[in-house]
Order: sequence, then C-alpha cells, then structure tokens
Amino acid sequence: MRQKRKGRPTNTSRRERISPLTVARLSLYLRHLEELAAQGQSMVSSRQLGDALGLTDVQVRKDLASFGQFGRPGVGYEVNGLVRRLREIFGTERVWDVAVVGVGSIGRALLAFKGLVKKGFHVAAAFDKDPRKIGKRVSGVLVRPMTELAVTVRRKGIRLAVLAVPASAAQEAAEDLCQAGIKGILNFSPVRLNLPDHVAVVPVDLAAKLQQLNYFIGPPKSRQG
Amino acid sequence: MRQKRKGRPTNTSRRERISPLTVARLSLYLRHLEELAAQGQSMVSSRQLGDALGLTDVQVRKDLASFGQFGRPGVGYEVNGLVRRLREIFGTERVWDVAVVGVGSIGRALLAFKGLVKKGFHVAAAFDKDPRKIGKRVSGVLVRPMTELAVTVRRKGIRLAVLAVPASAAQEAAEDLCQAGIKGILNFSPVRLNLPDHVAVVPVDLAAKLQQLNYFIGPPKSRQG
DNA sequence: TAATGTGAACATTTTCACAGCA
DNA sequence: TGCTGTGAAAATGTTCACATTA
Repeated sequence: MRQKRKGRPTNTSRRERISPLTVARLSLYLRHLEELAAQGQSMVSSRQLGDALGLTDVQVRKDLASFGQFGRPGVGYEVNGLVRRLREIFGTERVWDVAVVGVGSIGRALLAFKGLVKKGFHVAAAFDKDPRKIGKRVSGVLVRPMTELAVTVRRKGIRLAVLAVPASAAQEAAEDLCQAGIKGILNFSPVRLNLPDHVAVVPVDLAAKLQQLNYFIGPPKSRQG
Repeated sequence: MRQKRKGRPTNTSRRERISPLTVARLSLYLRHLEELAAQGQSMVSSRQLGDALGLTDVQVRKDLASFGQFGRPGVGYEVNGLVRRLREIFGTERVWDVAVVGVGSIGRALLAFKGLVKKGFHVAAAFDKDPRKIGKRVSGVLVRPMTELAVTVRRKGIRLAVLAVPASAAQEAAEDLCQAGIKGILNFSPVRLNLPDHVAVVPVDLAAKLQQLNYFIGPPKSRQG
C-alpha cells in the first residue's frame, strides 16, 4: 500500500494544512538542523533532535511525519535533506524582502539584526513619519516617508512587514500596509490590529510575555508567611 | 472578608492552576481593560471584550471564570474590579525590577522601552561583557560587567531577566543568571537554554516568527493559477 | 538492536447548548 | 431580554504501544 521505498511520497507541493503548533516547532527543528549541518553531521535521530530541543522523540517524529516520510528506520533522518525540505515548507530557499515600519528603538534593533538574513529575510526598506528620521540611513537602510510606502512595497514586491510604531499609530499604519498589498505583519505594537482576513498578523507583545513569566514564577517566596 | 453580596467564591489567593493559553489571553484582557478604564468605562460585557480582541464571548467568560465569579448576569463585568484582580494574578500591583543582559541592539531597545513601566516592570540593571560598554549609561541605566551580576541581582532582589546576547554566549550567561538566583528569563537568543526546572524560560524568536508568518501566507500567489 | 511511522488512548482546549439571574 | 456560568460535545494536540524496516 505504500510506495516503493526509494520513490518516497514526500507530498512535496501538497499544501495540506500543518497544525500551527507543529509549524512553530518546525522552525526549532530547522534551526537546530542548520547547526548540525554546519558541524558536518549528516544523520540525526528523532531522539537526538528531541533531546536538544526539549521535546520527546515521538513528538519529533509526528511533526516530521506531518509532511512526508523522511526517516530511515534504524538510521534516522538525513540532515541536509530535512533542512532543504523545511526551507521549502517555510518558503525560505529564497530570501524574502521585509519592510520595517517605525524606526524607533525596536525598529532600529530589527534593522541591525543580522540573524534575519541567515533565516531567509532581508530588511529592504524602512519607513517612519518623523521628518527628522526620513532620508537618514539606519544600518545601511534608507528611511522613507510613509507616503512612499505603497510605491516602494509594490516596486520591490515586498509581502512581509514588521510594525514597530507606537500603539496610537498602529492601526492606521497597519491599514496603510494592507493598502500597499502586504500579506503578513509581525506586530510589535501592543494593539490588536483589525484587518481583513487575507492579511496574516503575528503579535509580539513583550510586556505581556513578562507578565506571563511573572505569573508562572508565582508569588514572592513567602519568607514570612 | 469581602463577601458582601451573595457570598461570591472569588478564590482570591487560591493558586489553582490556570491553563497557559488562558494566562496568555488574560494579559490581552488586562491590556484592553486598562484602556477602557482610562476612557472612563465602568462596565463591559464578555461580548464587547471578545469583539475587541478577536475572541468569542464564551471564550472570554470561560477564561474569566477560571479564577472566580466576577460578572453580573444581565449587566457584565466591572472594569476596575477586573483590572485589579488581573494585576493581582500577574503579581503586578507592584513594580518588578528586571535585569537586561546583553546591551546590543535588542538590549538597547528594551532599555528604551517605556511601555514596560506601565505594565509593572522596571529595568533596574544592565550587564554586558564588552569593556567599551561597561560604565556607560544607556537610557539612564548603568551598564555593569557580568562579574557584578550576582551581587547586583541579590542586592536589588531582581527575579526576572531579559537575555539578549549572541547565541554563542547565551547558555553561559543563562547559567550565570541562574547562579545569581534569577527565577524567570525572557530569552531573545535563538538558542534553547538548558537550565534547571525551577527557572522559567520564555523564548522570543523573531526570525522563527517571520518564518511561521511566511508559511501561513503560503507560496507566492501564482497569478494565473 | 536501533530506529521510524502510526493507530489508539489520553489530555487539553474550544465550542455548543442551555440554566438561571437582573 | 441581555447577560453570566457551566456541563457536555467537539476539536485539537500529545503520549503510548507496537508493527515494521535497516
């Protein structure tokens, strides 16, 4: 019932839905596999991968099995093959241009962040509405006025944006991004964006994460009751 | 006690475990409720809250019910009361000191981030191992050498840290933090930290989030099918 | 023996349906 | 009627047990 073993059914371009939690873990796998590849390791078992990332071996196999048969029983997974396949899934065999909107401290940090390129992303344009910033270069990227957003995004074919403006300006800027044809927004502003469904938004709320961390730590060790 | 109306079971200090996904949403509720309070709104329904945050009304009620009975049937929830209760849950009726380790671009962004104070966090100390940074002030905070970490953390009673050092230095710095008695780490380094269980770690991997966003957007819209 | 892949059991989370209060 | 609170159903996610392949 299954195909020959050599011709492996990798359901390559079939976009059957991978669960979001699995997708989140796939980027962990990719990160670690890239490290292993850099160290010259050519095979890896689900156990090794899981141990390195704090997951069970079964979880790793289930996740990897969600997009095709890759492993060789008794042997493990081929590192380079998996890296290729995961990049294909994330669409990062190529490099994607990203726009940064808001060149405050967070925007600046992203412009300076070298790690992005290795992962397949390149900050290709930056926007701000502060006239004092416009025309300057930050980490080598020219800061443009918001009025040039649509034109620049279209000309460069940018589909991803990072939104790092103050809360009060976020919704409006997000709508500008939509108008410009952006497909996905990584949102650092502590605001829920109200946008059409065809635009994907991933929120990143640092203060909220600290609150949650504080909850899980619990009350101060009641030293005296 | 405060049972004024019908004895309402608010299980105030009972720390029965709230599920992690609920906790994540509780910070969303708190954020929005604080806004409503600032606007002078005194009551809110689960429906209104849900609409504002992209959740169903049932989800909101289930979440709020997970730590006591708060709503008044036919009326809704009292905004200020909920704000107080949520702050109590997150432990943020008081302000907590936070240490930032690594004063690169991300560390700097956090030092400059005003939003933290409003949420109950104050960056009280910064550390780096680069001698050129040590002794300088960044956003008003003195940068100290890593060798002073333990002493400073203990003296100031700091229990939360943000780790923003390069991947290669992350594990070692994290161990230093543990030694110093830190209880929770917000980890910006793209590395899984291997630490004792009693230290809580919340990872924040920006490149990974972009990858996931790219996955959900899917392949470039093949314009002619 | 050392691995993968997977159905079935289990656990968690979300949604539904509705009882009951104001 | 408008709203909360909640048991039960449905959906989603994780772990277990084991067949299978190298």
